[in-house]
Amino acid sequence: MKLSTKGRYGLRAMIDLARYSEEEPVSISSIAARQDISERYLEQLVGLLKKAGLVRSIRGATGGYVLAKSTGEISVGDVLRALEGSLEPVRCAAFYSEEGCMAAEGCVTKYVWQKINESINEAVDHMMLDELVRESQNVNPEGDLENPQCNS
Amino acid sequence: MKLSTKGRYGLRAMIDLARYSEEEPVSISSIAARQDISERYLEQLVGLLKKAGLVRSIRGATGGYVLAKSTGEISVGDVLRALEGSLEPVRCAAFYSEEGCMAAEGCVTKYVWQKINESINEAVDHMMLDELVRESQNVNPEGDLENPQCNS
DNA sequence: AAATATCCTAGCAATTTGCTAGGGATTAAA
DNA sequence: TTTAATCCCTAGCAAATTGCTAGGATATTT
Repeated sequence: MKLSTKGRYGLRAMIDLARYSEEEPVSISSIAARQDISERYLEQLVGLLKKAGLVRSIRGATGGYVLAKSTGEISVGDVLRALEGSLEPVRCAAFYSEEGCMAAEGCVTKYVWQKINESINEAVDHMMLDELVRESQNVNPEGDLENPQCNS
Repeated sequence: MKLSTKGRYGLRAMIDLARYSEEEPVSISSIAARQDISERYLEQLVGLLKKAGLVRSIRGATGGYVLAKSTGEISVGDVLRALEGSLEPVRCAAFYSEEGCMAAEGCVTKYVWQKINESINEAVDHMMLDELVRESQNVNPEGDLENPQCNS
């Protein structure tokens, strides 16, 4: 039961992107520098975010990425799911997928897994990116590179 | 973000144990047969449950395992944590551990991880074993081996 | 043409998972 | 007292996953 660096780095990248991409596209390298994440690795993560339709890319020099929707329309759940796949710890009881379990009218633990799945989905689907961006601006108004976040 | 077979099998084993250990200790082999889990593997899982103080063992022939507390006093969280370690997907914001993050007054995502951690803990800590045992008796009154659960 | 970007793919060491296996220690029953 | 059933402890191992690094192609601005 762990959230991998994909989800953790990726959410930080999205918050960073939201803060800095209002005027011009933001390059992978600048996000990587601010967030202290490997450029090449971050490239792959942002690729997933793009595939999920959360960011748009502009190629070529002075290119980069911008959000594909407003910060109020992107939930933490959207971001994490784009990077981690399903967030539901047990798939047979999954809501966000079709891998339902066949054997299981008589499955008792299914009830448990459903509750856990629901509680996670509820939590992440109700946190939107705009709140986090506001919070981020309070905590570190200048985008100060000397005050790095922890690597989680 | 997955719950491993440890937690999934282990919870089923605990429900089984709760159902069948009221009169006499239940052997690993009988649980394994009813639940269709490898004996040797289940042995290791039950070892963890014992270490966590959730079951007691009786050695020797006609020995086996019994619950160490009443079913009303054992939560799903107790069981899963005994088997999986912390259930919190991000440790730096952990409640059930001391691995707090040092760098992190200025950490924005921490807020997110805390919410997720809380929602999972809340869910699992409020489900007690007695409910699941009752449910299990409804669904499969005879403990029918021909009607196996799915392997989750 | 050169510089700066995004893209696409492959590879790889370290860790975790999901077991199997061997053999010991303890106890009840034959 | 032997035997069989049980718990107990440890090691090993193949397959999958994680967290990257790396090479190079493609697009766009300067």
